[in-house]
Parts: sequence; C-alpha cells; structure tokens
Amino acid sequence: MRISETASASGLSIDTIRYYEKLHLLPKIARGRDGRRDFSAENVEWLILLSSLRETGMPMERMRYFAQLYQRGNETLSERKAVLVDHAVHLDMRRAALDRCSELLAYKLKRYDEMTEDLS
Amino acid sequence: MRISETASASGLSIDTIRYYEKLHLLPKIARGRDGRRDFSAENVEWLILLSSLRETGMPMERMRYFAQLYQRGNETLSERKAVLVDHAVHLDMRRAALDRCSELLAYKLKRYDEMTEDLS
DNA sequence: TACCAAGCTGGAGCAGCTCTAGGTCAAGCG
DNA sequence: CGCTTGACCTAGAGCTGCTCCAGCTTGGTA
Repeated sequence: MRISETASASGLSIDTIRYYEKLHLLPKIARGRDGRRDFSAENVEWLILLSSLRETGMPMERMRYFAQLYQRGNETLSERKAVLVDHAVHLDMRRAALDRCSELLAYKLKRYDEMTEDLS
Repeated sequence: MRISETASASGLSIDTIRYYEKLHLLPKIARGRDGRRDFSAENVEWLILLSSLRETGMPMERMRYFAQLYQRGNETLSERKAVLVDHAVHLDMRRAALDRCSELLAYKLKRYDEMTEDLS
C-alpha cells in the first residue's frame, strides 16, 4: 500500500507517518525497487492503533515504549496489554474532563442568556 | 490572589498563566506595589474557563479571538456565545474519538487474550 | 519525449508550553 | 539589625510533536 493510501486509512498525515518511522515507532517498512515505501496490512493496522492512541493523548515516549514491545514480538503481550489497560483508564479521565467542560459551557451559556435578557 | 493560588485554582501552571498574559489572553492584571500580580475573582473565573477550553482542545488562535471579545465587554456576548456553542460541538467530536479508541482497545485486548490462550 | 503527480530526504519552522538564569522583595529568625 | 528563605519577577532558551519547504527521483500518461 502506498503512503498516501496508508495516510487516509490511518488518519495520520504522510509527514507524520514518515516522522513516526524515523522515531522507530514502526517496524521496518518494505520499499519498492524505486525506493518508495510499501505498507503491509499489518503496518496499516498498527498505524491505525497508534493514530487512535495519539489522538486520545498518549505521549510520544509511551508510544515509543509500546512500539518497542511490539517489535519484540509475542513474548511482550502482557506488557502491551498493560499499556492498553492503562490507556483505557486515561480515556475515562479525558471523558470526565470533557464532561466538566460541557457543564461549564452550559453554565456560561445560561449566564450569557440571562445577561442579554437583562439588556433588552 | 497570588499567582500560585490562581494556578492551583485554575489548573494551569504559573508559567502558562504568565504566558497567556503575554499573549493578551487575559485582561490587564493588577499588580501589588512590589510588582507582583494580584488576580481578582473575575480573573480566576476567566482562567478556569480558558483552562477548560484549552484542555479540551481549543486552539490558541481561537482563544485569542475569544479573549478579544471578552475584553470588548458586553456588546460581544452573542459572538462569545457562538464560540462556546461551537466548542460544545467540538466536545462531542472528542467524545466520539474517545469512544472509538475505547472500542479499538477492547478489541485489541480481546485479541491479546486469545493469543495468550493459544500460547498456553 | 516531455510532462506531471507522487514519492523521497534533510532540515527549517511553528504551536504551546516548560525550564533556567539571574534578579527583587518581604517576612521570619537569631 | 543583618541574614536567610522563598515566592515572585523578566527575558530568553529548550522541548515536543508535528508541519512545511526545497530540491531531487521516478512512474505513468499524451
């Protein structure tokens, strides 16, 4: 798969994919004889996971650790599982932050409405 | 109120508060005769709002626009309202991203479990 | 055969903090 | 009264995580 297709499949930009490769967040990507990257289905699946983790706030350093586990193969499954379980907890915290913000916005909007009524 | 108290009340760091002031995201902050900042209750409330908006992904540029409206006073209430309503929509998108990530994690964890069972 | 889109690399630029160096000032202590 | 401590100040450097740019190569179409 070409890098442009991989980008739209994963939601990452082409530049970000190259950047992640440079940081060794990806396993070795095959190249065509013209030097272009050729992403496997597994590569794409991995990028979708990275994209989702990054989008929801996993720090780069943690992703690097996770990627190293991935590249060491099946012996690291339990450590990888721990990373994902931790991140699930983090998702709950983010959800709570969104909810707090929603509430605050609702309160502010109500106050704005009251203020515009008072003016009229 | 001192900057350290304001930081813990708003959830922003002291450095970030000073940075926001430099970018004119805050109205003019009073100073004591020793040159230290003295935040009013309204200042703190404003910082709590900014903190909440930033934490949930509002870009700096948008915050700057919002801050300018705020500093122009009550005539801008309807524009400010629009900013907050837009952001509420953005919150829903973020929630959806969290949910997609949760689902993906659940799927991956299930697969990990199947793989470790196969190994044993 | 000439072009154009898509890819490549190395490196600069940008957003949004975060940290550091080097200083001021007020309060508390001996 | 002098000394120390700690919270604050400023200007500016450094960091993360992209994002963009210049200048080049290649493969497919007319």
